Amino acid sequence: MLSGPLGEGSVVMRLIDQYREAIQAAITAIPPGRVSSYGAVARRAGIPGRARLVARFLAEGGHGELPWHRVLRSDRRIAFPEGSAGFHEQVRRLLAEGVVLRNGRVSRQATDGNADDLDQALWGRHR
DNA sequence: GCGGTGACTGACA
DNA sequence: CTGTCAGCCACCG
Repeated sequence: MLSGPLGEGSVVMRLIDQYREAIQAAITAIPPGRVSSYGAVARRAGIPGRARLVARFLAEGGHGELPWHRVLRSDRRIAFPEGSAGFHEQVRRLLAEGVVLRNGRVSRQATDGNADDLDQALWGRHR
């Protein structure tokens, strides 16, 4: 019965609702003291190319224990505007984990090179 | 349906 | 190194 447009229960969700759990799991998978990017998180969540969706998810807030501070832009810079409250908060959390920051940018030594060879290839893991 | 917006990205100067 | 730009995707009024 796939011909029904919305189905009887009309389970119409926005993508962000549909992938919320996957995104959350992908972020949770980032080890303490390491970082990843919006694009990498999206890819792990099974939605490659949806980096902005990950950003939108985090922007919702209210995720509590989610290690959102380990998510950076592709150039390893903090996504918040420098000087903003969010920027400072993220810096504080990263420093608390021993992540080395230089001018708002995370040093490569903290780059998430996780267990996946694919991730290593894309991130170019090396101290 | 259209245009604006954003915790993005890659390429280029 | 920095700044600009076009492409990008989903949400919103």
